Amino acid sequence: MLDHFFNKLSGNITLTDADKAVFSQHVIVKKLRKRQYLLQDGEICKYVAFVSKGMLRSYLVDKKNNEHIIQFAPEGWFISDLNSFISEDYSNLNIDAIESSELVLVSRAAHIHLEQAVPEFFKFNYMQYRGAYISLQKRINDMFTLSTEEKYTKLLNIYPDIMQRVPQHMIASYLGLTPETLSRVRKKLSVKKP
Amino acid sequence: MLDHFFNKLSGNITLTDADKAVFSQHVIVKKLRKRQYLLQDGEICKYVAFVSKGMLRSYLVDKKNNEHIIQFAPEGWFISDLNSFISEDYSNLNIDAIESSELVLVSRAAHIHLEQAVPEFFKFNYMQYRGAYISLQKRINDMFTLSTEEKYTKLLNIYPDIMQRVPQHMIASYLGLTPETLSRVRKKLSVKKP
DNA sequence: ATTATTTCTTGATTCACATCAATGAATTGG
DNA sequence: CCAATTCATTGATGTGAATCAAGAAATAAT
Repeated sequence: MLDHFFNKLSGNITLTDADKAVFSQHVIVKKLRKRQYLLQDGEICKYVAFVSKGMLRSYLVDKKNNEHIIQFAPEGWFISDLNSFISEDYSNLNIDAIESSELVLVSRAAHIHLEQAVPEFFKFNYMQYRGAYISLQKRINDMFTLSTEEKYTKLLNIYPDIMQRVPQHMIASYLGLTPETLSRVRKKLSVKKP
Repeated sequence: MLDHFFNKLSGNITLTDADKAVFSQHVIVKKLRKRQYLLQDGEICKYVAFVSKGMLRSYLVDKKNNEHIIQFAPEGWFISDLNSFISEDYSNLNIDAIESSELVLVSRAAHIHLEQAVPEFFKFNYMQYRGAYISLQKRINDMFTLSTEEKYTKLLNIYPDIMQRVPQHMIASYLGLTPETLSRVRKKLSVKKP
């Protein structure tokens, strides 16, 4: 059940069997069906979730009731509202399953415990945070410098796998566009390229 | 010379005098005058800079030669292109001084050394990265959900100090607006509020 | 001081994208 | 398998911000 989770960790750190046993005792395996929430706006985020199967998304809802997708998390990715998770503030994010999914959940208490009990996990998180920061930095760079068309094609190139599994209006939402606009961008590209 | 730097670190971790001595041997103190670059597009980012006096900014230049400010860093802040610093890739960022400034520079080699020699520094960076990630997350949230007017007033509320020291067209640049648009937003607000 | 440079404001016009509206295609669920 | 949602496309219209242009105000330099 935890194989994918341990594989992920092993990509960056080395875990002993004893370490794995400690993890097993402190994490929770959970299934989510399509559309089911992991976190809902107004709650405190209780978990960092590792996706071992399926796909989740996190998104905001603005005053006009438009959804803005912040992150897609297919198998092998983590998803959470880290701010809410760490500071125990109310979240303004929603996290739900785009496909029926399987998760490994780490609660706040478990997270703290595991970082102490397994120093390598602390190191892993160090790298995760650093990497996540760099990724967001790049996303902001793209938001500022790329045209709508370029943003879309770049997304297709970097995450072709994800883009194929996700409905188009969610891609639009991730890019900060309306579905109509994305549809028009795609049409324009299809005339250009092939 | 390093007082501000040590104060900053001491906000989150505890440093012994021995630790401080190690730092002193591995960091570089540098002055920058107004407009002087710390990092220029196309170079590899060699340092993480702590600003002990003055203010720096990082910014991108897009194809149309428009500048987009990513970060302001007044005294007490760090600034760098972390991606370039870590992976030793060419940077597409510029970092320069908005005011004449004093810096404490940590090179890549020093950074690695210091994290090993001073475990508390590793912990400090863990928290820095985590905090930086959360901040960027919030910035993206605001980009998606707030109106231009709201983005501006929020910025004024959170960083009144910085906003007073920085020319208006740079605030516009940070917000992803033209100076003209920001000027009009301000006019509208001045009619509304007072 | 006075010239030069940078910064800010205001107006007229253009443009990219949102919004509104309707229809067709594709999934999903009973 | 068929009804019901969900999803994607297309057209007409509206809007917020960019662009272009010019002048005023403020800072800096000689």
